[in-house]
Amino acid sequence: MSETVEAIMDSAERRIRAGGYGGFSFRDLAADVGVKSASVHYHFPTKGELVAAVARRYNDRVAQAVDAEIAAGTSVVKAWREVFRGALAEGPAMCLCGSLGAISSELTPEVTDEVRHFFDRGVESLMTGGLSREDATRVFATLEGAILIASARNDATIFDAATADLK
Amino acid sequence: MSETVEAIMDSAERRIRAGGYGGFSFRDLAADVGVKSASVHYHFPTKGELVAAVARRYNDRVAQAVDAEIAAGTSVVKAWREVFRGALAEGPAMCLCGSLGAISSELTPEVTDEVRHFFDRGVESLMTGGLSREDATRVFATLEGAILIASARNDATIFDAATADLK
DNA sequence: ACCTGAACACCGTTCAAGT
DNA sequence: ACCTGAACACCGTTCAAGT
Repeated sequence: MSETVEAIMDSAERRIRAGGYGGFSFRDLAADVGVKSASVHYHFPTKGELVAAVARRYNDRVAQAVDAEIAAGTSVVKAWREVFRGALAEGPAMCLCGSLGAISSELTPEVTDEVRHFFDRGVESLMTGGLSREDATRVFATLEGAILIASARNDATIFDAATADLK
Repeated sequence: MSETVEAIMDSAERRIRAGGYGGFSFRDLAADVGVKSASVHYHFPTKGELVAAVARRYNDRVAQAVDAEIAAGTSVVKAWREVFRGALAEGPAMCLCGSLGAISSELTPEVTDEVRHFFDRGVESLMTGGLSREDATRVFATLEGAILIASARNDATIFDAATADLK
């Protein structure tokens, strides 16, 4: 992956997590990277393809971070909690797939597929920790809602309170 | 409130809950209502003022629906769960303040204030049911996350599973 | 009091043209 | 292979002009 492509995706990810799908333009990214907006379209023909690529990379990074916590001996629930908590601390910013999922019906299938995979993988991962599907769904929903409210209220302690005795 | 203003707000609310803040235009609303987009600006000078007004009306309606359930003998937690479940069934659509809260840093203060009030009032309401602030925050986060994931996955049973034994 | 057409700078997208 | 300027229809917003 070229440096330009990587810089475009970095800029897009930062802007999506702060302002959502509609919170940035191709001209914004071009200015960040130092090219013209038509050049961004050369690498990512449509906004949907760009956002889908960013979401895929985000999903993989989150999964790796969770696996690393688990490998270090952290319980699965605590591992997910820590990774969400770390994401909130950067900004404060929303979960990328949470901000996209909130406007799911406005997005193209290539984007919603990535959002679905993020949610599905999260629940599956929590189930490997011994949780029932119902409990895993509840825990993941709580994490997603907690980061949403905490980022909207700009108060990370809300996340801490909402997830304190999550199990 | 005039019929035109009401029709504009109805159209905006439906469109926001499906596609978020960026999911509709003044020209969309004008076409829905049967006027020109400049007329929508006559009633709501900016998009922020329009969305803030829609959010305020939504918040009041939700609070009334919850109070009605409680007056009918439902527990506070169950009342909130039922109201969120009913909102999900219309569409399926997101919680209006949830879809706005997800892009909070991109919105004007007049809008984020309404979103904050929605979250704050929800937690306060749950506390009247005997929950600690921590528990009330967790319950509200779970409801918000559950409607987000269920609407993104277009599967209301996800909401039911995530909130089945909420307490 | 309410509505409108026309204009402004912006947006995603396309494309022919450059290196 | 990568970048660009110019064009298109769209967007929020403004405003002078209508009834």
